[in-house]
Amino acid sequence: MAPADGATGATHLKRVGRRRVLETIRRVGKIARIDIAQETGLSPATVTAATSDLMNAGLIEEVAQDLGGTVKRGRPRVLLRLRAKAHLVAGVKIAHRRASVLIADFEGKEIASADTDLPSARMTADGLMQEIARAVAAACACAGIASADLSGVGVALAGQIDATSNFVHWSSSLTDRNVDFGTDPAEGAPWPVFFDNDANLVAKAEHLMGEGRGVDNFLVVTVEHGVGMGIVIDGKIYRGVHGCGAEFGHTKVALDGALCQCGQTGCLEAYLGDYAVLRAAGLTPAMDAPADIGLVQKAALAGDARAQDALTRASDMFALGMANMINLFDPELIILSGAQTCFDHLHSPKVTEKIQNSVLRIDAPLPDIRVHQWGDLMWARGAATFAIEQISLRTIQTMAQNAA
Amino acid sequence: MAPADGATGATHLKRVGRRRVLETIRRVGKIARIDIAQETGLSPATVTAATSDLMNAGLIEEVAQDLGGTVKRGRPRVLLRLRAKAHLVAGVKIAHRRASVLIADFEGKEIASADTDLPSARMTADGLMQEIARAVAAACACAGIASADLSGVGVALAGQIDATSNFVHWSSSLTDRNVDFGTDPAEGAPWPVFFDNDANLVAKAEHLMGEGRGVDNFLVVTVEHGVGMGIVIDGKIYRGVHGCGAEFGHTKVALDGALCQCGQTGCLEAYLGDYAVLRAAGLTPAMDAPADIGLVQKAALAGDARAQDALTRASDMFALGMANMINLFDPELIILSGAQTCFDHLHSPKVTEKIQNSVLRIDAPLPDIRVHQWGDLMWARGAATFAIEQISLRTIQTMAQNAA
DNA sequence: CAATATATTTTGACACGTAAATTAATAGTG
DNA sequence: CACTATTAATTTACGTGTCAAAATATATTG
Repeated sequence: MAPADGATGATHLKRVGRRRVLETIRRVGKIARIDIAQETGLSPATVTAATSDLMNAGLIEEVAQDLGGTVKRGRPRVLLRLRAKAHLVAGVKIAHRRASVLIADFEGKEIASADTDLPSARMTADGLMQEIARAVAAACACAGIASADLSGVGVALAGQIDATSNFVHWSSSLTDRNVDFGTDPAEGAPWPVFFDNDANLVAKAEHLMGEGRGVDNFLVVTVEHGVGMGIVIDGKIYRGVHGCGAEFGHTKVALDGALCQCGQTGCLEAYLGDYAVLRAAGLTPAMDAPADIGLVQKAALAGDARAQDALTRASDMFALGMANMINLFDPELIILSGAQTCFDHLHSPKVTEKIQNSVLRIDAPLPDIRVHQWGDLMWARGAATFAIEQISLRTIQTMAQNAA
Repeated sequence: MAPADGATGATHLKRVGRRRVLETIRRVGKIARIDIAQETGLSPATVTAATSDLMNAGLIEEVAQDLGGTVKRGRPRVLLRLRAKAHLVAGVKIAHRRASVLIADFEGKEIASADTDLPSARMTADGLMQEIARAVAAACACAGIASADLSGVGVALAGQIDATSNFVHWSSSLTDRNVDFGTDPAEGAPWPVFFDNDANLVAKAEHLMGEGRGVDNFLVVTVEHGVGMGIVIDGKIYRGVHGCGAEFGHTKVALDGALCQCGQTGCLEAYLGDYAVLRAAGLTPAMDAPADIGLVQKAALAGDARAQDALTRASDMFALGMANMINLFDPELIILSGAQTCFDHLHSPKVTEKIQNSVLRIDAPLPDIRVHQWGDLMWARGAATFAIEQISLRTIQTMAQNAA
């Protein structure tokens, strides 16, 4: 067994409690202390103490007004909510040649956003930090705030990352390997930067602010150029031992199957990803234009047999992959998250039926499968959510220390 | 968020601590208090309190003597170990037409074992309980103990089971569905009975007493007639929301592939299971003789091309499935557990190479993959281990209550 | 035997959560 | 409009757990 992580005993309990209370408030939106006690199982006394701490730290506030409708007698409940102005954060998604930035308040509300071109697809660690700073500065300018007003910046990278230690083993955006970005405000930047894998961050966003609110065991699947997954187990992102699990897109669904970007064959992604469907349909995307499934769908509707086959095969393989995940994880919910992804060919009664027929317990109801269209800022939003969470945790940590 | 499970606050902490201490002792075998403190991160004072409680409860004892070799000065450390005589338990595996029973002491050491034929493959809940009682009684007779001397009985069933509430949603051994076996000593039996899924119980046995000791994230794969899996995450069995996950054998590895026992096609099991390999090799098992992979291996060695193909395809598919698990779970360790299973064709440098070539991060080392040959009593042993764990937890629970 | 080293136990202090009592703030009621 | 009933939130007093430090136990070394 691992030695306890420094925090044994009661001090640790306090942090956990404060965190539970804050998460409950975030999840429900507006909630009275008495209901927090109900939800969390803590006593009203403890909730009073916790909320008092959180208010002193500025993370939450009392909402001036009533809940209108229900007029009951007795002392009226005082609703609490997040204090949106508590912090400003930025979320940055580093894509192939582009960084997109979202500035958000502590509630997660979008304040501003901006896209920046990157000089190259792969950079050194220092180079990446500079680009992040540049992109964030540009977004701050849009928002009319100073870069120094941000409390923290979350960054979503493709790659293998140990989020707890801010250590990037490997990323497709970095030329360096095994970079330790440390835990303090970065050099040349006034705020701390928190790195994590992009798919994990979408899962985090779904958990805290999306379709996964209040659900503690679910999967998040993204289908774009590649196919990604985030796993939430017991309310926590599951990362595996080295932080390189959840590679749904590279699970094999055939022996000697289609050729994948990764160089191997038979990966699910090689049937599902944008590039794969276009390839199978015999279409070539215009130079620099993003591969667009819409083209294939249009062709299929127009009667193009090859396009139809490509879509059918993609949906067959998708159903097979989904059934595999259900057979393995038995999740409560699967969220199909996309920025602009069209899930029409992947989420239909027909596909659901295929999934149902490939799940072992055929008579059991399938888990809830929901499509969540986030829009272009999905990935950046995940990063921003991560920053909010990290800031919250740090604040709670400091809070617990100060008490001593 | 789920409301706290009744146990908030400090009382709960105590139970967790006691449990950690007991698990450490079980894992290490003989250990001094000071080392327990080291391992668990608890303070020596707390360890003294905990071990004192555990000794009063009779679960552990001081071992009379030294550790011989190293003569150091200072007060000599006193080693602690489980008190084997603390409890006797039975583990029962219900198979198609046969129940096998293992009687073990609190350390898990085998006291006796016995097999019993079952009148039918599927029974009512009452019928099953009677058969369990009969089989256990027979084993007790062998061991020369009274049935009432047992503190508890664990039962391994194929099926979907909620182990925390002892609720069997469905089992291949039961005609009834949704049977609640309750938490108290069963009717007609002097001891409490603890049910769980058989694959989960093998995983539990590996975790507490097998190759998974001290490892908190690993997979256990069993290949016999069917193909099963147990998942350990953060030191706990992962069960999914309905308790029907980890169906590794029924993940699909091909569209429209081989026909599986479950009625579907392309299941991994339809390439790997005993019956599948014999089928592919064109051999028919003798009536009532267990399907024996050895036959196929012999034929292959003798130059039978069809047998060779069957084995090659099985190992190809196995490698593919293993790679999928690694890509998804990124585990620290995968244990191939078998009673008598011969893993020769599934665990060789050739297969390892195939796995390596199908894992996304090709340059990363594979997780440790170990074969564990338990012998015939593997399944029953899992059930006995479960009983030991449940008894321990109950004792600790009572301990914590009594303090108040 | 004194000095030193190491393991364990005891003691006293501190932190946390909670039940119960108290205070606060409202609606009904005659 | 006082007065009561009712519900929410806070304060108080207390029990429990862990831990640091001190005390104790038991060995070796010189």
